[in-house]
Amino acid sequence: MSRTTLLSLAQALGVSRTTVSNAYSRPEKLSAELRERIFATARELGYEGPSPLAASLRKGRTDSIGVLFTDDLGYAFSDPVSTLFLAGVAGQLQEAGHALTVLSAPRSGGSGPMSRAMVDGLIVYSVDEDSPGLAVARKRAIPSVLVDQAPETGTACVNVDDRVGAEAAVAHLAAQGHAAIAGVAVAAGDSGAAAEQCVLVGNNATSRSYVVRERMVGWRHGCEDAGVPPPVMVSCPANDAEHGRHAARLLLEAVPRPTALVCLSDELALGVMAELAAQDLRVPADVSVVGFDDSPAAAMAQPPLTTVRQPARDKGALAAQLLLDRLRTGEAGSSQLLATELVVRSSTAAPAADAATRPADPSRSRKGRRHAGRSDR
Amino acid sequence: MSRTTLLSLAQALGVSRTTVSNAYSRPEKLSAELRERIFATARELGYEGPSPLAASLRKGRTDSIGVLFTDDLGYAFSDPVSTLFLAGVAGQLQEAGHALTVLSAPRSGGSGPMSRAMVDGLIVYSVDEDSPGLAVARKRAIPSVLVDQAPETGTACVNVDDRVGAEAAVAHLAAQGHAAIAGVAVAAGDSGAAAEQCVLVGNNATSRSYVVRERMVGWRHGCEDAGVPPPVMVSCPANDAEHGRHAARLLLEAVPRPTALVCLSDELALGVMAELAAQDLRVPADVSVVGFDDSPAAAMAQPPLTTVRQPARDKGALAAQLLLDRLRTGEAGSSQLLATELVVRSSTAAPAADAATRPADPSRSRKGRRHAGRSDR
DNA sequence: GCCCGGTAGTTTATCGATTCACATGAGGTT
DNA sequence: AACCTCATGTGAATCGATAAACTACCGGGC
Repeated sequence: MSRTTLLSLAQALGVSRTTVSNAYSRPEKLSAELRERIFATARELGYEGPSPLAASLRKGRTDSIGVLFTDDLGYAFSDPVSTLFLAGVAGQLQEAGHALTVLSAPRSGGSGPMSRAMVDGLIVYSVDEDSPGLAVARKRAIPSVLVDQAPETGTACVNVDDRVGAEAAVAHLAAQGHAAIAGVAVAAGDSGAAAEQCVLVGNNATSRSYVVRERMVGWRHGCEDAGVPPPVMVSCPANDAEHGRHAARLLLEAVPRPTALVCLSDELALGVMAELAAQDLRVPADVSVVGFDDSPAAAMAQPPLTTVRQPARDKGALAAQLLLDRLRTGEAGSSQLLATELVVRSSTAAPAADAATRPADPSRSRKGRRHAGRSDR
Repeated sequence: MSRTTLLSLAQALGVSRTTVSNAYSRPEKLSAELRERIFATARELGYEGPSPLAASLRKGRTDSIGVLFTDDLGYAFSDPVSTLFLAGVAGQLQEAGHALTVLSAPRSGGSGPMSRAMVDGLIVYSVDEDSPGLAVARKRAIPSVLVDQAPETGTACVNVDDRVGAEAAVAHLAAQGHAAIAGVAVAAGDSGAAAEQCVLVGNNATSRSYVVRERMVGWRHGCEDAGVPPPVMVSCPANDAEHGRHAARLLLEAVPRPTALVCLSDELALGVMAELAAQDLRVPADVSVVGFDDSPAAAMAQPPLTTVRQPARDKGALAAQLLLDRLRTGEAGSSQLLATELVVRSSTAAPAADAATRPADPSRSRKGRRHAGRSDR
């Protein structure tokens, strides 16, 4: 009455379990004729083939690789950079015949599916260092590759040179004469508590995300090198255009208004540009904007966005390759640092001589300006 | 010497396997004190916790859901519609605490990872009906939900009303006075062989993809209802902007030139618009363009693209929900048909009186027109 | 005449847990 | 005093396969 299994099939045929197993996975170990007979009876009995679960348990291999994301998987599939990254991973895995399992490491409320995930290896993608899910992954001692994550010795890492890229962004602005640069960051509060709102965080903020930290450091270094003041920053609770808009609103109220806005991502930058348009400020005439990532939308924006390109897809492909190599050889690979490239488009230009004040009333005092900015909402 | 296991841990403690197992998964079955002692020894011995593989084998559950795509996973993560779909799926699964495994069903060369995938259920997303991977999935009798796939009795299906949506697209064009409508489709050749190039396929083409077929039928019906000739079509080998451009090149050579182009997707439509811009043709003044999907890029295009909206994300969420329900109840759910909605933006308008001929010759007869259309191949 | 190697299969041990039925003792009931 | 119940644990059976070592047979080389 029970389901057909390797054993019941073998008994029905009067051969051994092993022989049936071989019929499926080692054809050369038995005669073609017997193999055919086995398949025929299998069809007859409705045998579905060897159970992957049982086979994996025995073999100690699952032929599946996990990718661990922080928290919201919806984001992992919505954000252009992380999808591109996944595309890179998936391409390599597919070639190697492996499946890809997407795992989420919730920020709170248990460790998520990581504790039950059946994977041979793990790609950890920009996960909070104090995430319970990550802790479980460590405890399980799954061979891992860290991506967009603080390097650890003994583990292969793939990172982008975020710091240098961010430096280049502000260097570019400074070279054009900008001296009042503000930044739009993500989850950059010092406190662990995730803010619900965009908030001004001054210029000494830190973050739980390694990438965010690195880019912020890059901004500061760039400003320092150029001899301009470090950027005042807004921290957004999430990396999307809506929050970028809100952040811009906050930053544009500053007096004097910044002449350039650097953003932690293109998504944020797009939101920033939308807000600028809504406030009738021209890009780049009134305010310059720089993004990060060079996502597909950056080139299509109006105006096309100056940004720092990172090879998101290659990053994924490389991480997958490193992990597959590691599984094959047993040796933890080396760490890799991928280069970024400043892509200058049309969202940046030298600040107009009077840019900081243009839309406010011509009779402008410090005070008047500030109020005008506010009443704009 | 071997790895720590439930058994070795139990022996070290002098308790039974069962008790250790309970310590992990059924805390109420033993005293808190013993439980603590077990965990302490576990830490000491470096026990990683119950093996998910072994547990799944025994329990008969993996808490993981598969999503089966055709062929190229890189595409699955690049295409805006399929990523949105995945986002919907992932969101639901995450809530349910399930992992998501992405599987590819190669068009050729074996059945891919589907034969070894350890999943409780499967979402089949727009997979060729003759795909070997799909055949394996069927043989394994995994509870499935079909999405963008020809409905089958006994299996839950989620589909979008592609036919009605496509009809609405051409109806909209016809209502504005367009009578020469051409179509850009994907892999629409009758032959199984996937073409490497975009090719003109007349107006009776079919496709191995259910969605493509439905949309093409919708176009034809729409034209019929409006009393305009059915669209001449180009079939692209893949669904991306580059091929859309190429398709446009082919279609614009027709004499008389079509006044409107309907596309199977927004990605194709974006390519089409790029080509029109390159040929100095204005949209919509010279040629109207309609897309399908209402992907995020459609609204950002120049000009904003008229398109048929489909709820890609909801589709994913619904499919996941249906599958989870099915696993819970054991009953195959019902089939669902989601509505589409025509979103009129600025890429469509009435054809100019001389639009069909502006750059071409003004002498046009019925006959001339028909022959011109044919001789074009 | 003997040993050798290859082919076709079989036997036995194992992968690492969960489940179900049952044992034991403490405390409370009637 | 006999009976029940609850809280804690135990033992045996099972989930479904694969790996490694071993048997039996057959033809060939020296």
